[in-house]
Amino acid sequence: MKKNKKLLLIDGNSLMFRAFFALHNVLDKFTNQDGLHTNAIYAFKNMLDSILKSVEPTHILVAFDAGKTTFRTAKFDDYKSGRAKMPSELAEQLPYMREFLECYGVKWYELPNFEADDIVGTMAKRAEAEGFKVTIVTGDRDLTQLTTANTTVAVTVKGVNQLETYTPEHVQEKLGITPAQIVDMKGLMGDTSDNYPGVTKVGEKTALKLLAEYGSMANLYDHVDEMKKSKLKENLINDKDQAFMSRDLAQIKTDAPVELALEDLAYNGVNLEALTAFYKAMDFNAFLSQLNVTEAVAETAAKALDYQILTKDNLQLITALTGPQSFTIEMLDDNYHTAQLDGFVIGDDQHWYVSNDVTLLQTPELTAFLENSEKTKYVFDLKRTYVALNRLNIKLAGATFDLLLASYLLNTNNNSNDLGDVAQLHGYTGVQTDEAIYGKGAKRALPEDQAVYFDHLAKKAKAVFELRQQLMKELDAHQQTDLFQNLEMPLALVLADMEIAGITVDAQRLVKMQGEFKTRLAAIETEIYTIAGTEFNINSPKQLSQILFEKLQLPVIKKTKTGYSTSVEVLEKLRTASPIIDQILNYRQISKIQSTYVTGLLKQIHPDHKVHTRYMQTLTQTGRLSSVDPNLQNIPVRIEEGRQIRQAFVPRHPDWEIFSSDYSQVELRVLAHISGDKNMQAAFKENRDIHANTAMKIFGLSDPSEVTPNMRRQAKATNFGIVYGISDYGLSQNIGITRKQAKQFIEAYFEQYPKVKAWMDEIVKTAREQGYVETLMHRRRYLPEIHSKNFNLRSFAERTAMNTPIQGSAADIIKVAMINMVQKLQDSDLKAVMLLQVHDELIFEAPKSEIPILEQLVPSVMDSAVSLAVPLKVDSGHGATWYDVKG
DNA sequence: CAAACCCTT
DNA sequence: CGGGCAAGGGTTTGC
Repeated sequence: MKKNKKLLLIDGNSLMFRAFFALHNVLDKFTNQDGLHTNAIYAFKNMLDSILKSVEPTHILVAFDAGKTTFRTAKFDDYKSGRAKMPSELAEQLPYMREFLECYGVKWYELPNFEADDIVGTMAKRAEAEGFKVTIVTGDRDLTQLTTANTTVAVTVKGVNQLETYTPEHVQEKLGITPAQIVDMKGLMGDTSDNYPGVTKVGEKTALKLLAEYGSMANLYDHVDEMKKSKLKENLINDKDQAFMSRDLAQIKTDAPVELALEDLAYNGVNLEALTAFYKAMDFNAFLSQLNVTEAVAETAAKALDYQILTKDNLQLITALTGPQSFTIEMLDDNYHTAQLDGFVIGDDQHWYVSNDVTLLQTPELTAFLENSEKTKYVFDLKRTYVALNRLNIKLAGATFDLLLASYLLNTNNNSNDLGDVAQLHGYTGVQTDEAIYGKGAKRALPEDQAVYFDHLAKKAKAVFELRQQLMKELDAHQQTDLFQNLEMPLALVLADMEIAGITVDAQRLVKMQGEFKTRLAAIETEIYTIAGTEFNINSPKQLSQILFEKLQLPVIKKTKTGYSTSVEVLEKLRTASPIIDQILNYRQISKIQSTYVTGLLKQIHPDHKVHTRYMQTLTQTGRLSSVDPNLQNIPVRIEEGRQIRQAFVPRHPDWEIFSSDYSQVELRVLAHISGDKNMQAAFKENRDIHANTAMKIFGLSDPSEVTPNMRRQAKATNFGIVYGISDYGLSQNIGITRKQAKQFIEAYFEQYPKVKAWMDEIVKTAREQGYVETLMHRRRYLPEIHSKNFNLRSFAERTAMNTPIQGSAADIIKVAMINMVQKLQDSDLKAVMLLQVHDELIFEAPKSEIPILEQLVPSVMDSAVSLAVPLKVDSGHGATWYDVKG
C-alpha cells in the first residue's frame, strides 16, 4: 500500500533565530547545570511539535547555513554584510540543536558555499518530481518564491505559534504576482536586511507596479527605452546591472549539489533512549515527564492482560461476580444511536471477561447483571453506555461512577472523549487511546488480531476501575461530590431518555419547503448574475468579493486575513451602493435555511420519522449542554422564513401538542442573586421590565413612560454586555454608538447597580488568587490565562471569570429542573414526554388533555429548582407544532 | 482541514 | 499601545 508522501522542509537557521528571540526575555531562566543556555532548543522543540502535528509529514529535513561565505558573497562582497553577529548565547546552542534533532529522529543537513534556502529549494524540487507534497517552514518571506501547486510555504508570523501559509493563490492575493515573479520584485527593490541594493528609489510598491505592467524584469528592460522621461526611468537604466545582480542573489537555487536521497529523510519518530538522555542533560524536566508518560504507555501496551473470552457456555462467571465491575460496550463510531456494537467487557482490577458478540448481553445471565441496581457498575460515558444497551432492550441500572463525567467536572479543559486520553491525564498509563488501536478516518477499524482488541477492552475496564477512587477523592476535595452524584449522573440518564425519545419531524413539510426555496433561490440567482454581468458561485466569499470589490468596484469596508470581508455587517453598509447587495443578503439567508435546516435536517431523520440528537454533556467550558446530529439548539426563530422550519417539528401522535416553558432573564436573575445588588433584586422582586428598568437608570429617567423603544434596546444590549463581561469597545460595536458613550453607559450602569460592579471586581480577583471560578453548584472552570502578559488572553480570561459563574449557574439550575421534572412526570403518571433542552427552555410533547396540567406543573418545577434571593420567572406556550408554540 | 459565514441562547 | 462582549454547531469553499 502506497501512502501519500509528505516532505517537511525546515529553514533551520531562520526558525532557530525565531525560537531564540521568542524566549529571549527569559534567557537566563533557561540554562542547564553546566551553564549552557537552552532557550532556543526549548522553543524550537515546541515549534517543531506543533508543526509536526499540523503537517503530519512522512519525511523531514532541517537545513542549516554552513558558514558565512557562500556563492552569493563571491558574487557580491557586501551580501548580508552589516548583519549583527549571532549572539554567543545562541551560537553555543548550535551543536546541541543538532544533537536534539538526531535524538528526535529528524535529519539535518548543511552544505558549504550554500545557504539553508538553497538546500530547501533543491530538495523541494526533487521531492515534487517524486510525487511528494512539500511543506516549507521558515521565517523568511522570500522563500515564498518556491511556492507551487504541490509546495506550500508556511511563514512564521508574530512570534512562533502562528504560521501564514502561502500557496500560489495566496501569493497572488497578497502581492498580485506569481511566485516566480518574486525574484524580479526583489531584484528591483533590493533587500536591506540581506544588504543588496536593487534599483534606487524603487521599493515594493513601485516594483509591484512595474511587474504588473511588464510581467518580468527582462521584459521591463527590453522596453525601458519606450518609457516616458522620468526619474524612475533614469534610475532603472543607471542601476540595470545592480538590478540583475540583486535578482540573482534573491534567486534560491533548486539545483544545489545536495548529497541526500529522499529515502534518507523518512521520519520514523523519536529515539526514546537518546532523547531521554538529552533532556536530562538539558534539564528539560517537563519534557522528560511527558516522555515518561509516553514511554509508560508504550510499555503497558506491550504487557497483555489475562482476559477470558465469554461464550454462551460460561456466563455463570458473570452471575457469580460479587463486587463492583467496570462495564464497557464498544463502538467505533461517535454516534451511539446508530453505531455498530462491536463488543463488550466486564471486569475489575483482577479479572476481565470480553466478547465481540453483543447478543450475549441479551441472555438472562447478563441482562440480570446489567439491569440489577444492586450490582454496581463503573463506566466511561454513562449516557453512551445506557443508549447503546437500550438498543438491545436492556435498561442499565446500578451505574454509580462515570469516569468521563468525573474528569470533566474536575477540569472542564479535560474535554477529550477518549478513555485512554482521560486516563493518561490522570496519570494512569495502563491503557492506550482508541486512535492508537483502531486508527482514524477512513482507516478506522477493529484490529486484525483479535487478541489486540480484547486486550484493549480489558485494559479499559481496568483503567476505569482503578481510577474511580482517585477521582472520587478529588471530586470530594473540590466539594463536587453532590454535583457529580446528584446532578450530572442522574442527568445523564435523563438526557439519554430524551435522546432515545427523539422528536418527530414532518419530512413532507420539509420537502415542500425545499421545493419552494429552490425556486426562490433560482430566481434570485438569475437577478444577481444579471447585475453582476456574469455567472459565479455566490456561496464562495472569494468569488463574491471579486465581483463586488473588483468588478463592481464597491468600496472595501473590512478585510479578512485572506481577502475582503463579505459578512452581513459589511453588506448592510453597502446596501445603497448597488441593488445586488439586497439580493445577496436575501440569497444568503435562504440558502442558509435551505442547506442547514431543510436539506440538513432531512438527512438526519431516522426510519422512525424522528431525529435523535446527542447532547454533549462533557464539552462546554461553562456547564451548558450542546447538541449535535442534528443541533436542535439553533433552530431558527428570529426571521420568519427560518422560523417556519419549526412547523416540521410535530408531536408523535395526532391529538398531541408541543409544549414549551422557558426561564425569563435567568442569567440576570442569577447575577442579581450572586452579586447581592439590592437595586437589581428589587426590579425582579417587583416583576418590573428589567431592560426598561436599566434604561431608566442609565438614562436618568424617573418614570417608565419616558423610556423610548430605542433606549430599551440599548439598555437591553448593556444588560447582555454585563453578563458577558463588558468592555466599552464591545458594547459600542454592538449598538452602534461611540466608545465614549458606551463607557458612560457602563459607568452609569455600575453606579445604579453598585454591587454588580463590586462582584465583578471581586470575581476577577478570586480568579487571580485561586486560579478558577465556580458556579452555584461548585462547577469549576480554571482560568490560567488570567495571569497572561498578553492583553488579549488576559482580558478574555477576565471576561470569562465574570461570565462563567452566571452562565454556568443558569446551566446548573435548568439541569436540576430537568431531573425534578422527569421525576414529577413519572410520579403523576402523565403521558407527556420531555424532548428538548435549549439552554433556558424545556420542550415537551403531550396529549392535548394534559396541556392544562403542564401549564401548571412545568413552571412550578422550574421556578422551584433552586431558591435564590429573587424569584425565577417561567413563561409557557403550546401549539400543534413547535412553530405554533408562542408565548 | 481551515476559514468564512451564519444559526441559536 | 491596542484590543475586537459569553457559550455553542453546521455548511460551504477551496485548498
